[in-house]
Amino acid sequence: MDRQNLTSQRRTTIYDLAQRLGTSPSAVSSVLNGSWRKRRISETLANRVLQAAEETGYAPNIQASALRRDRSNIVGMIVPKYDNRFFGAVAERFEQAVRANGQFPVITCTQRDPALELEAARGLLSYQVDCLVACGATDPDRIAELCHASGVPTINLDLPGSKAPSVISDSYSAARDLTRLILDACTRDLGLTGALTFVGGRLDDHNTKERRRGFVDAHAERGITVPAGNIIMPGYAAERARAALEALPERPRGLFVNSTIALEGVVHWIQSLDPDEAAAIRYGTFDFDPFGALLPQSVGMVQQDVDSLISEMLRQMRKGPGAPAVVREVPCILRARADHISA
Amino acid sequence: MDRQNLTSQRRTTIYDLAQRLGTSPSAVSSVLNGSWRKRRISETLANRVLQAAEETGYAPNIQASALRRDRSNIVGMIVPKYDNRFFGAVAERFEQAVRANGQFPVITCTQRDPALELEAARGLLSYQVDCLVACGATDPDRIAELCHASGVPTINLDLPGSKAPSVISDSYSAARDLTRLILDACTRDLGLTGALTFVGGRLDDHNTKERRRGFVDAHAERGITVPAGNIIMPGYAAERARAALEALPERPRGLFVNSTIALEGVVHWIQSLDPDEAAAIRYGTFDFDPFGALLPQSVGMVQQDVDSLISEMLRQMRKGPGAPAVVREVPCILRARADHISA
DNA sequence: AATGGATGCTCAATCGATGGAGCATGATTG
DNA sequence: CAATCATGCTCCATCGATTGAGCATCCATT
Repeated sequence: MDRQNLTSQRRTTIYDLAQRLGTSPSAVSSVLNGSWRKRRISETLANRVLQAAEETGYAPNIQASALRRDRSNIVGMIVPKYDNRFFGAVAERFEQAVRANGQFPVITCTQRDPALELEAARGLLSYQVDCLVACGATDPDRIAELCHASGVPTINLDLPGSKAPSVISDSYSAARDLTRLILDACTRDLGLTGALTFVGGRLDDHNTKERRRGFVDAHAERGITVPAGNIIMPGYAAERARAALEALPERPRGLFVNSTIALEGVVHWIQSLDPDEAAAIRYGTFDFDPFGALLPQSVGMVQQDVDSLISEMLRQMRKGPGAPAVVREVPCILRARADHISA
Repeated sequence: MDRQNLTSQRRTTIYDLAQRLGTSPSAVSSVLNGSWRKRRISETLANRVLQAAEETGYAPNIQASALRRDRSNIVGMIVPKYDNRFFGAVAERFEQAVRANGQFPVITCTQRDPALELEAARGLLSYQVDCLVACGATDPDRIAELCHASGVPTINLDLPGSKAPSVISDSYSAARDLTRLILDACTRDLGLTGALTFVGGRLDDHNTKERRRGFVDAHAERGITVPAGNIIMPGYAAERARAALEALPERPRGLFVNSTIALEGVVHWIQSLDPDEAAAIRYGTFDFDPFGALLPQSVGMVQQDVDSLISEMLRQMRKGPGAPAVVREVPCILRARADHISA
């Protein structure tokens, strides 16, 4: 008898509830979306509707609601990768914050692929997101244009753009502080006073530029000039970093590692050295990983302040679609290693 | 003049395109959704539509489409956390696979909170997901019930349930192999022959149960009985693991670490020991992290085969809503450390 | 010239929720 | 007692994309 009902399980709609209760769909709708007082529905009917909704396991059809109201209640975000703690933390905090705001978070990961980035942004726009956050995007301005064309506000996170508000970390100061820390460790532990080697990233990336600037300035403070060959930027891939280190004419001993993904390459390289050589290396990393921080030659890591980044981002989000393309910088946290290693 | 146009920017719809091209919305719609050949639209018109769509930055309104077709093309997944490589990799591969399938992936993270888990599942159901994947859910059967009530197929990943197909790792075999590896290292490097200590997880968790079983059996093979006190399960939190280790009557020297989050606690504890004590410890971890694998006392890690898990999951997904609640086990990859450490 | 078929489109109903407009009914006021 | 107002609803158009059911043309047959 109920066979069809068992297999195809039509979802309950406001029309089903209205029929069941002998009332109108509008009444049911207004009860379920909370506008019933304004629409002068009696408390008695409201309670009957709520009970029936409970009994039938009613779940609203968000598509229909969004179509009608022209807002989906979704806040979208694109992130490049889930292969490091930073983006993982960003994703978690973002979800928490958006949910606390009564909205629905949708995150999509773009594999650091510019084409996928655009496709994902377009995808999210198709879901009529109320706002789109571009985190670590390679081409934030292109995304901002897409959003603009759909009248959707957008915000850049972690990497700045010129067509939407940006919330980023203060890479310069943190890189300068980290460089000082590594230089100190090299002098103290290894008796070295020369320039460090900067590994990882790309120069077309704003953060890498800023970090290099901090790196160079921290050297300059001490009267050290950084030779061009000491800055190697093979992009964001562990094995490229390793290969670049192996290709160096002279084995570097003090390293500024720009990202945990570069760090993976660095530690693989260090593993390939013999233990004495490995012990005579010191490095610091711009990025944080709880295990990376404990590797023997690590002198410290820079951790981005994800909580502050996200709350500043929300503040910008609330300013709405017409917000000016300001860039807000949030300080990082320098995690110097507590247990000093004797050389 | 265009002031309003600049601020409110109505999104382009098929009606706008139809008007612009002097054709009908149906024609535009069928071109944009690919059904135009079947509907005998000329290639000429198709090209004109596509070009106009390109020019205006048209993005389809998925809400409207989903409302009409009663399928959203969204595949939802809930994951507990983004604080380790496993869930990060699961999220990435899932997105890739779903996208390759022509669908849209939506992942939501539930902070290992059972209440949030249900709320997130309900949220995804409201978006009319075509399928819901419950990854590492604490109560997969409750989620399966919700999905069933809406007629939505569901699959359990990483942790099994009894009301939907499950795709999980073969924890037992991997735990047994890892235990053998740690026992060997303890004998070789430290001359120990006693029982290891199992740290992390909860016994109400299927995977932890299986891992404990493999752990105990690997000991039994060698005639070792594991004392009850050697199995400590303080849950999934780094500092609980650390506290539990500190509270032990005797300092353990061979450890089976059940998850990277427990590993964080373990390495913090090891850091607090003096170097000689620390050097006389060996551990293996059930979970993989590229940096965790390189810490000095680590003898190996078990990496779950995410690619296989995801492809098996897709295979189950394609079986549709009526699929039986089978449990499929995928073998893990044991990553034994290549560079042996001398004691 | 009439018939049949292919071609290339358009019309209009539909999905579920929403909300402005309006319609009874009963209570209150001048 | 008519006029006014508040209360508690219902009606129906609407959001944008989809799709079954047509409706003109045009060409090829017989």
